[in-house]
Parts: sequence; C-alpha cells; structure tokens
Amino acid sequence: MKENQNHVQTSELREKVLSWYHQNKRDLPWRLGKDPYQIWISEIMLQQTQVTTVIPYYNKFIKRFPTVFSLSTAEVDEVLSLWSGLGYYSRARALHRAACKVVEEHNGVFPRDRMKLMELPGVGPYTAGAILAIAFDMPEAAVDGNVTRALSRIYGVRNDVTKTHAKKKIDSFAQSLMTGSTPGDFCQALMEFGSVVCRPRSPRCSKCAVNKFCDAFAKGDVEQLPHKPLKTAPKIIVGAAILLSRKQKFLAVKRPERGLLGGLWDLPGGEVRKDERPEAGLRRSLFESLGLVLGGSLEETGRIVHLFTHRKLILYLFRGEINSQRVRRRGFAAHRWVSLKTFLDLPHSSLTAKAFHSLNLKEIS
DNA sequence: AACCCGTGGTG
DNA sequence: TCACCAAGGGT
Repeated sequence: MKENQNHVQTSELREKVLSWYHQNKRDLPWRLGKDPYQIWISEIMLQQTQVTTVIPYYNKFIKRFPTVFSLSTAEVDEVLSLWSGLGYYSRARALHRAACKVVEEHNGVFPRDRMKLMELPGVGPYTAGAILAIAFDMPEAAVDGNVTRALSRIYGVRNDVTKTHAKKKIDSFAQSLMTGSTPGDFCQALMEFGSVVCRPRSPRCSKCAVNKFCDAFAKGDVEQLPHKPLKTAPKIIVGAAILLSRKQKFLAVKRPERGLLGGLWDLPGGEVRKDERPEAGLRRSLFESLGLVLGGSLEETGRIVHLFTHRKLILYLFRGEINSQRVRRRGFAAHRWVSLKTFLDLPHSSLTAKAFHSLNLKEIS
C-alpha cells in the first residue's frame, strides 16, 4: 500500500478542515443562500476561473437573470454579452440550454440527483457534486483542482492525476470524507483549504492544521504533488483582421458556434498561412469567407500577441474602406454593418477588445 | 484517451 | 519573462 490513508483519521481531518474554514471563510456573493440556481451559476462561472475574476460577472448575471425562468427566456446573445471577457464561451451557451431544459423537463426545479444533473449541458461530475453538496447538503463529493491537490498530498497519491487510475483514487478519498452533517460546508471548506493553504506553490505547510496527517509533508515532496505531465508548448498561429468601413459603418462578423471564441462577434479576417504575407492572407480570407475583393492598398495599423491556453496568436491589424460591395457570407454565422458603439455592445472576446484598443480609435475614446 | 476551449493572476 | 494554473466539460 503506497498511500498512507491508514494514517489519516478521517473524522479528525474533517473537523480540522471545517474548523479552519469557519475561521477563514471568505464572504462570497453566492454564499448568501442555498438557491440551487445561484449555486449552479456560480459553479459554471468558477470552472477553470478564479474567484476574484468571477465575482463581478456573477453579480451582474444574477441581477439580470435572478431565476432559471428569466434565463430560459433570454436571447443567447444577451447571455453571451454578460459572459464577454470571462472565457470558455461554450459555457454560456450550455448554460442557456440547461436553463431551458430545467424549465421544460423539471418545471424549473433543479433535480436532487447526480445523473439527472449531469444530463444538463455544462454540468459534469464536479459541478453536479458541488450543487448536490452545497445547495442540497447531500453527501456528494465535488473534486476540483484544489481538492485533487490537497488530497494527492495528504494521501500521497503520486500517480499522474490526469489519468483515470489516480482520478478514481482521489474520487474515492474525497467521497470517504463526505460523512458528517454539513456536506455543503465541508465541500467548500476542502476547496478553500486547497486554494488558500494547500496552494500549488509555496503551500503553507507550517501553518497547516492537518500537516500531521499529510503523507507528502512527512516525505518532503509536497511541491512535487500533484504529479502532472509537462504541457506541450503552445502552437503559434498567425492571423489578420481588419476594421472595414462602408459609409460610416463597420463590418462585424459572428464566428461559428463551434471552435475558438465560438458565437462571438469579431473583426473580419482569418488565418495567415506560413507562405503568406499578412496582407495577402487577409485578402484571401476576406474573399473566401465573405466574397469581398478589396482594391488599393490596406493600411496596417498594428500587431497583437495574444495567448490562449494552448495557442499563441500573432494578429496583424488593418484598416480599410469599401464603397458598395455586397457580402457573400460563407465562413461566418452572421454579419452586420454597425457603428463602433454598437460593435462594442455585441458579445465579443477580450482579444477583440484588445484589437479595438490597439487600433487606437479616436471615434470611441 | 487525447485534445479542444479563454483569461488573468502569480512567482 | 513566462510557465503554471485556476471551484472542468465536451467531443
């Protein structure tokens, strides 16, 4: 037996973590009550996203959509607008579909059932467990990155935690801890403990209330856990986009729902091939996706470097003008000629916001 | 199973 | 600076 779970006193571990939580818990807007709708919204927003980033988005969202019914009757684009800048935009579209499903198939009441919850778009094992534990106080584990890190250290799980074998072990340990009378508190306590004390780097082991149970602390390899494979270097992509005007209006395109920044509005453009100059790639992209042929020269106005999780984008920006060409759209879901103000009101990514900022438009400043 | 999907903080 | 990583899920 490699893991030292025999050394871990489950009840004492639980009490120490809960005690730490009660003394250190943060005041967060989704901790005001136990409305499963609000817990659900917060958990979707918190997927791969830090608490401090989520808070203002959560407050805006709940104010606009206070109930699952109000969300279900909304336009998807308005949901995306409220999500603009938060990232992982498929979450927003899944959220809207899930709201409709809760209303249509469950009369607007969130099911108290893991399998039923996981049938909602965007709700996986973690989120289902979090809703059950936090909103309904059911003894269901919710294993996120914080829990994985804390439990891999405490129980000495030294396998690759991205693999099924280690995940099952962590899940099992997490579920074995869901025994007391306050599953919701303990669920949040364990995550917050992982976030604040059992941190990825510079963990606060000397002040940790449960270090006497911790296998990694005893063996001195806390910062080596959890073990994960090295990430591959991001692929470099070159793109070109243009602020294209026609009679005081500007061309906005809606990206396809699938793929990167799906469903968001953007400047027209596309990928530049390796053997192309940016301007040539832009002209080709505009013809292929929109049927546009731009005469004359284009004004290159800048360049942006933008990092995604596994891609590095080098985006060349241009400005141009056309008179009365008709758009024959193929590569996008929609297009509109709009004022700059309207453009920035459409749901768009931080990359597009950065592009507008880079264009340094006195029209919008 | 492996890859895709954003953004901002952090040391 | 830049690699890591965050209250993961879909395909």
